[in-house]
Amino acid sequence: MSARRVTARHGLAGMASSAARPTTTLGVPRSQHRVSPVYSLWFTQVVPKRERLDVGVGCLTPPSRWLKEEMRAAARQYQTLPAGNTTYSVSPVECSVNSQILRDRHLRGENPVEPHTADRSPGITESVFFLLSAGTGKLGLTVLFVLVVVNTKTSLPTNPVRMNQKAARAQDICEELTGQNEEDEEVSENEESRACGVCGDLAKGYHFNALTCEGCKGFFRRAIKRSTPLRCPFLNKCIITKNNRRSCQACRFRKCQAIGMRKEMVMSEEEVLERRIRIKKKKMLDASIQLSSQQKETIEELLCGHRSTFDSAFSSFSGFRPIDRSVLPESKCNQQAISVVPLKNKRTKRERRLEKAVFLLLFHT
Amino acid sequence: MSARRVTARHGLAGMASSAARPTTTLGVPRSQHRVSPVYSLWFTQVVPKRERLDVGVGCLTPPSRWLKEEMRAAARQYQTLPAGNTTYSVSPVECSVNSQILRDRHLRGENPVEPHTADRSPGITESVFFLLSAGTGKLGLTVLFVLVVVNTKTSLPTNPVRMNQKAARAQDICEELTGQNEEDEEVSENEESRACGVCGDLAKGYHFNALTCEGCKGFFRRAIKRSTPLRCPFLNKCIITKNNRRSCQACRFRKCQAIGMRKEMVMSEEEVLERRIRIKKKKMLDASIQLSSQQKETIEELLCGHRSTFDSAFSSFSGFRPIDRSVLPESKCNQQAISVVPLKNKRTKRERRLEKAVFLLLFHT
DNA sequence: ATTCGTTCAACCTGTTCA
DNA sequence: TGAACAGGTTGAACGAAT
Ligand SMILES: [Zn+2]
Ligand SMILES: [Zn+2]
Ligand SMILES: [Zn+2]
Ligand SMILES: [Zn+2]
Repeated sequence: MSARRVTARHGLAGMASSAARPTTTLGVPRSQHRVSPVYSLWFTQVVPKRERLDVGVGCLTPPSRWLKEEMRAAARQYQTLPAGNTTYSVSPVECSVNSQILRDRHLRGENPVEPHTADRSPGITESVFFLLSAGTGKLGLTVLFVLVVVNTKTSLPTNPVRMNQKAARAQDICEELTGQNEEDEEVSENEESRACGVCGDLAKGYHFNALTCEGCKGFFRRAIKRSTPLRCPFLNKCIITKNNRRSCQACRFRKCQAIGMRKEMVMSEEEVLERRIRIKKKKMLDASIQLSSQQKETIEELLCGHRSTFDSAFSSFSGFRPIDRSVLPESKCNQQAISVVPLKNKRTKRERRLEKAVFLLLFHT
Repeated sequence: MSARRVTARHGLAGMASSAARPTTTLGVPRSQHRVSPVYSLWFTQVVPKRERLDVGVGCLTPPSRWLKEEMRAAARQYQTLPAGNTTYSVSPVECSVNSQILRDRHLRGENPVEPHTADRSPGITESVFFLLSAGTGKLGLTVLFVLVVVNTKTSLPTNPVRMNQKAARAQDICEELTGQNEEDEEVSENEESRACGVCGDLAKGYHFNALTCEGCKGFFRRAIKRSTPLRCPFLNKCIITKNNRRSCQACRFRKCQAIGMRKEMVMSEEEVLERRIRIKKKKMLDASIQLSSQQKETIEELLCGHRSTFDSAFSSFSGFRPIDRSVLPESKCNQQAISVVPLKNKRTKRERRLEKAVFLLLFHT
């Protein structure tokens, strides 16, 4: 389903007719179009007493060079239209463009933004405003338009697409624009719960109260610790993705806060210091315990060795592990068997715990 | 996606008649819709002579789990309606909400964060966007929707519903949307007596003198054992819920004490040690009983082996046990056989426990 | 049936270092 | 900067005692 068909469905015949500009400002306050550019938006508006309709495209964000050219070209087209033709201004930018042009460009993969730079540079993200249709009636005009975020090809898979899914009508257009929607849908549905809220990368869990990847976790902590104010080198509107997240600390940090990461949950300097000390102490204690238990073991081994000198079959002990003593009679051979436990360089947690328990029982009672 | 499954509803008589309202009250919040606890907002945009009516549910931000469920439930209501109608998308925040109030909130930084993390943090809000109706006709299109900002999980049972009910025009729809509410209330009344006094989670019984969940039980014990003083990283006013209880130990512990959990009922270190020893001894006893039965087996084996020495068909003995005892001198038979038991890399729980018991038996008696 | 303590995999801190 | 690591915390499931 294309924009054109949407238009047709409403019985709108392109730029054919033109009449007085609607008295209301399309009922849409300008500031309303200050959109978080990740999303797509459906909007409808009614204007009284109109008989004509126009289709156009506007730009919600300060346009880049290519977009400016695009729009200029479209504006030229409009100038050739019959007098009285209305151009709708839909954003801070006062010009309009035939949506078909841009859409076809998209379909042909001729989006002017060079992907390899766009991918890493969040600043060149653009949002395009498609005025899809406008209808007239006895009492007024209906305008129907959709906002689509034109990020780069590579960054489209993540956020914009997912949001576009929510716009059923806009979805048709977005699918055409991106061509990747269906795959993305599946992927995103599968990994939706594991996507970093900041950059969309794989999230392993919650960090500082938000579902984020390892990178954003570390970034947030460092950002909190160094209190240096951050500054966006672009337009302060960067869309953070996995690939460009390193390009703008300011917007990344802003996004971190926006999704709920909390500075309070980063341990303060004192807390960290306390923690470090505690861990060090613990380590020392463990070491001493291990030491004594090792000493104990050594002693046991020596004892065992002593005892085993009386054993002709002594060789059979080496290389063996403690055995299932439950089958043993309660004889003295127990201690021997225990002493044979080989020393490992690394103990498992469990082993250490066991050791500790034994230690406590041995010396603490 | 539930948000997409929004379909038209022809049978909403109430809504249909509501169409004959003055035009374009778009974005005007009405004070009577501003309901506790946080914020709710009505948008109405009505055009006379509608022919169609759509009802839907949307979300302003990536929905959290509970919000998803909420929306799914709402969407289910409409899936049975005639298909082929328009779905309206409702995002993003700054666009769909053109009210001064919300914009001001934005400027003050009080805008709701994205909810998928919100419900884990105390004091963070979520926003729900209910698109209640939208219709098109010869003359235009009607959009009717409501934004509700709710406060974290704790307020979930009540807020969205109550708020919607106050929206006079959408009341019937909202009741449909929240049809589960009555059950919920009943359920909650039924289970109120089993709610954890600290966090509201399901309580299985009394722990340390208070009705708490398993989590708070464990938390309290550990907090008592830990001598580390706790500090609230927020404002020392945290409202503990099931979802955010991990976020602030200090306030959780304070709440624990407030509802009457008593530290005296946590066993002291000595008591615990005593208990452990008591249990171990008991276990030892059991083990020794088992031991003797195994001893009997061993004896049986030995006897059997002995008897089998008279057996010309000696082969019946081999394979009975890992090693051939017949080559060993009888005096050392036991030790050898035992020490030859192969090492297992992984012990079973029972084995480990037994081992420990033996350790204790060896060293403690 | 309760309610103590115990266990341990899953989590979520900070730390390290290429 | 972030993957890999180390160590503490959590809570569902369980064992034991009463
Ligand atoms: Zn991330
Ligand atoms: Zn930026
Ligand atoms: Zn609780
Ligand atoms: Zn607190």
